[in-house]
Amino acid sequence: MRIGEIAHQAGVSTRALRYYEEQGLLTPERTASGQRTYPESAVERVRLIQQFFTAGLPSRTILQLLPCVDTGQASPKAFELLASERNRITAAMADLAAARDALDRMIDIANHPTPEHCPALREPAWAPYNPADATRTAPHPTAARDESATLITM
Amino acid sequence: MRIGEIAHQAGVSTRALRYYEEQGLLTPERTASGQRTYPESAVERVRLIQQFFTAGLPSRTILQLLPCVDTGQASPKAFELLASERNRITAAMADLAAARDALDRMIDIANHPTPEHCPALREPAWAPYNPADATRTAPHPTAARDESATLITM
DNA sequence: CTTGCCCTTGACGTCAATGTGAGGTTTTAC
DNA sequence: GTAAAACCTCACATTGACGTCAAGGGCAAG
Repeated sequence: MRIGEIAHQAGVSTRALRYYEEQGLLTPERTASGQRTYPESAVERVRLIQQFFTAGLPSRTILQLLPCVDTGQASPKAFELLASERNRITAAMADLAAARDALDRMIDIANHPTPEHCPALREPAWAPYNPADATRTAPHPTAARDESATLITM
Repeated sequence: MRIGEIAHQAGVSTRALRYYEEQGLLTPERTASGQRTYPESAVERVRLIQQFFTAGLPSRTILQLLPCVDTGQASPKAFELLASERNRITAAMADLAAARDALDRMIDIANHPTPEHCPALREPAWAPYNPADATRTAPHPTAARDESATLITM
């Protein structure tokens, strides 16, 4: 299959496929005239690559992980990478959940014309922003993200 | 409080705070000499803004949402925005979960020396990538993302 | 042979949230 | 008073996964 067909079936642009090749993620054959030829299995591979990109993995990391997909083997280094990326994703999901909760509170508030009946207003999440003060605040410990490669099961 | 103090307490750079102001997200007072002065409540506001940024909301969208945070009111348009962003986040969480599952399968496989005992190998998720074929594939319907503003409860 | 579509490489553009440095002013500490 | 630290504006640099245009070659149909 040529590049256009793969692009269509996998739902990506031909530009993206050439980019993947440039990054070493995909290595199509070439015809005598230089045109790329992909095996049927490339469609699934492209979908997997896209899934990783969507999850925020950089191409360099995906490049390190793809051999494990093929061989089913993971060197200690690759294993550490797998674990740390898994943790990154879990943390990102928690961040998303927190933001979604914030949106939910806003939706809740906006849905209730009378604040008395609004559950979200019983625990005031945000102080009103009034740029007309000049007092001080006690320092609040900003939560640091765990960057180690220990596997967090969740 | 001046910009450095806010930056420290909120855990962001002063550059970021100036950027937020440029985007209209934060409007500090100014001293006679031109230095920015923030109210105590700005720390919380910056944390909220950061939360939204982390969730992938662009500054333009945050700018539209912040008034709702302050007033507790949401115009129909703002409401639609709230709903669609909520859905975006939910979809992103699903994408992350899918990628995490893929990593989990890889971890599973790498953990089991004998494929017979590996649960992840019983449903072959990926075809082996072999760039040495030239066959055809039946088209596979790529799932389209729901872009409407209907509220998906999850 | 030519029309038309798909392919090639190359290189510059995009977008968004910052980083970074220059060059100058204000505040703070001694 | 003076020096260090923090602040100001302006403006260019970065990063990553592509988009987009340019200039040309390959290939089936009529």
